[in-house]
Amino acid sequence: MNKSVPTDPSRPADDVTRHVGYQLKRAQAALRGAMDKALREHGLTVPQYSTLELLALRPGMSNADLARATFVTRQSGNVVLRGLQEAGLITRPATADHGRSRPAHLTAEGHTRLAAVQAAVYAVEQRMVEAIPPQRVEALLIDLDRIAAALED
Amino acid sequence: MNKSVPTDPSRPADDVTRHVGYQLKRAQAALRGAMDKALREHGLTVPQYSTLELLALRPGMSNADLARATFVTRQSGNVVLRGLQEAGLITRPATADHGRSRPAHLTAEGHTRLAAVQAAVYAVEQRMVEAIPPQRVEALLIDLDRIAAALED
DNA sequence: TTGTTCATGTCAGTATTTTGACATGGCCAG
DNA sequence: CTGGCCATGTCAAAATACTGACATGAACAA
Repeated sequence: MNKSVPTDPSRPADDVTRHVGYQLKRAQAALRGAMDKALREHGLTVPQYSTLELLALRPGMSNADLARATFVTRQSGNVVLRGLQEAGLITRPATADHGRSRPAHLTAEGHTRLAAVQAAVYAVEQRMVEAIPPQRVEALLIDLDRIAAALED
Repeated sequence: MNKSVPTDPSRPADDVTRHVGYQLKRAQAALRGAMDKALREHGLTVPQYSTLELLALRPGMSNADLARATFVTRQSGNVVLRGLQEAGLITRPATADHGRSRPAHLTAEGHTRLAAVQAAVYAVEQRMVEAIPPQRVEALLIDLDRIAAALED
């Protein structure tokens, strides 16, 4: 037996919790909460962690680069970068050698702090991935990518 | 021919953009941006719209109820509710008849304002849904639900 | 060279959201 | 009846993020 009211994809369901947008928001909120909790014990915020991770993978990214990659404005990114700099986790040249962009790099302490939190963060990612059938993970990544592409201007 | 480096699900990929968490954040950021843009022309913010939608579906929700449903703190929810009340889109009894919770209801103008924006918002949801193969939409909803459930405490 | 255009970094101000704390009302075991 | 416990609403303060604006340097066309 099936549901008495078949889903009609051409129109949004009257139950908000069945909208893709709602579930997307819910999943992201849960992820944010779990990461906040995992990072709090290490004294880092989510944007700070994201920035460290990005810089470890691609050293020399500028503030504008990082802001785009972490989905915040340049201004917000700048605040995060200042915080990390004051904490001694990253360095930026005082003057730009080309244009105005100043490439950021992890310090030694930045690397060790990142390594210290990665286990906790990866455990969260792991919990997420294990919650869905393995053969669907790839499709999920593709679908999320398509969604983002369809909504970006 | 396939990729030279097969994915190893037991460990996070070194490319951050292939993490489920990253794509989730990206898709949600894109959704938020698209909704902001669609709602701006109508003078509403995303939390305000979400609150109106919820109240239309389940009249009488309290501030705490709405805060949970929109994934913000009670305090933030209260600010949104005050704004909507000042704008004349919702009403709340001055005194609670049972406990401390004061049930909120849409005003006539609240209903009309909501109806006016729904087309724009549903169009965004539509763009999202059309971006992925129809037979995968249901699976996507299930996966997102599982992710949220796995990360919530 | 000169002017235009664009991306970047940054300042100031505002808005939004969160954390922390507290008082109040209902519920229930004792 | 009473005390503990929990959910709710709300205040205050801090953190966080955004909008708007401006100056600077690079790239490019005329």
